[in-house]
Amino acid sequence: MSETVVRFAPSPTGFLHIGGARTALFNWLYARHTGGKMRLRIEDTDRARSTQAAIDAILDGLAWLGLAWDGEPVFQFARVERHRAVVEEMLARGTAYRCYCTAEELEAMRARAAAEGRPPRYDGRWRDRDPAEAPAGVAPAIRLRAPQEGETVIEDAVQGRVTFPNADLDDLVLLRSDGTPTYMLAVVVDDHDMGVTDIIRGVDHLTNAARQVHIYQALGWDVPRMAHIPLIHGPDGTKLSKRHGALGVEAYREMGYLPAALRNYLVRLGWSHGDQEIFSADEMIALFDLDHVGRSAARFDFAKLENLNGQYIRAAADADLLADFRVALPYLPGGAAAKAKLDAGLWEAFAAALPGLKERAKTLIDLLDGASFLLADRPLQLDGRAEALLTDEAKARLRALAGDLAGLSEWNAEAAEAVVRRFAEQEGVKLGQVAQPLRAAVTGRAVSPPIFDVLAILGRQESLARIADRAG
RNA sequence: GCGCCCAUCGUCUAGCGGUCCAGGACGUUGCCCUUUCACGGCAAAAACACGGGUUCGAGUCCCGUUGGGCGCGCCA
Repeated sequence: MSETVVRFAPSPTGFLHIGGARTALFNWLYARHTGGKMRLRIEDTDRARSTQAAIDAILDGLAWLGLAWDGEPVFQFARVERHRAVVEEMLARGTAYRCYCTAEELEAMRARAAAEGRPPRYDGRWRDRDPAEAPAGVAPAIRLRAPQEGETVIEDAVQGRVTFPNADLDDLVLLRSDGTPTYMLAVVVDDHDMGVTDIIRGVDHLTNAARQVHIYQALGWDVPRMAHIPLIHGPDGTKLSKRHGALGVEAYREMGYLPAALRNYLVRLGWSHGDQEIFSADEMIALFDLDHVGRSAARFDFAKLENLNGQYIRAAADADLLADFRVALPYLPGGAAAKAKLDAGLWEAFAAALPGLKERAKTLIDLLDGASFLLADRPLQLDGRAEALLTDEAKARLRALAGDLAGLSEWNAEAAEAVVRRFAEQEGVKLGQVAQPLRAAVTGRAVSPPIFDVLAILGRQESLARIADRAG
């Protein structure tokens, strides 16, 4: 038994979307589980739509998710000569033929089929026609001489045995009239040349799989094992679109999700291991198998992702979480500004506050928000509503409190709390409303956010309003 | 239209003929904890799409219906 080789083969026409990320994850898990390799192939044969930016986004997305591939990425376009050579061979052996149909002709063919209620398929008009009849000035496309009768069977690792009537699969184009290879041809040749043993991809490729089998057969090559995994749909069950979660993985990074949490969420979309919900990377690798991949499409659910992310944040060791946060910070909204402001002292303060902060954070953005009292400009300003609500006397009382806090010779949670407790009693507000932010901030370290700051920055307008009421 | 696939709580799913008056998780609701929020604890509501078979017995097997998805390019 030779080593397993899988591949992830995105086309660089956009970012790495969530479905692609899961396909990559499944491939990666399968490779790691079997001790094999995952290769990366960039399917850039569509020159017009392929961009370097998309290639970068895909590579970056995979790296962020921690899905490392083996060896150098293969760029499909660089292999055109090989693809052409294979087609030449097929031509010579009669498993492919030249088709002189024009685009208009094909268009008419499809239109007629639609009008007559027939499936839109190439009718094979050049299949057995004498090349001598070729019209002058028309560059031919090369088509596969596909079997017209019988059926093609795919033994799929997740879909089971799937049978296609060959009558429904027409003679696909292998080489375009401009001499460039099509996706169908390139995939087969590249998978073969790269030694791919297992193809794991979305079910949207299932029909393609049958046609590709025809190419393998025409070439006399072994067909790799295949596993077509179900697609991910939007929350409403329809195809994932922009307004759902069809964002690039970098968008999830910007929303403050941890790659480990996203991975965990993704692996449970379609795959399960009994009732287990949380999997470390090592566990996933050890337990992942194609047998337990379901066949029905899953809907993307942000609420569950968020919950999972919160669990990961809470469970993370402080040092690890701090490291993750530092790495992610530049990508978070307002993160760049925060990063610029965080000097060594503030980082220390942040690290001190982290144990308290992470208990109530579901995303890294929540963590950043929670630390806003550390980052706000001094002296602090009350927000407009509070400014309007508070009487001068109330403001003075708040400032006095701030003074009391700032004046504490030894700053710690108990001392601060004592001051705050007195204030709370005076003002008739609940201690928890002011003490909790303090506790989160202080946690015994030399951080001193005066309560004035805390109230103003956290924008607790309802508290301020209540204080204002009491004050006059 | 034709082909292929899918169908268990709102969502992700467990279930591979009896141990399922269907289990877990998210979400929702209630209670507890908490002098805010969150976390945590407890509890509740919530599903085998429908109809036929097969079988002593079906969520589990077969067929059909309905609903949904994917594919049908000289795109990938």
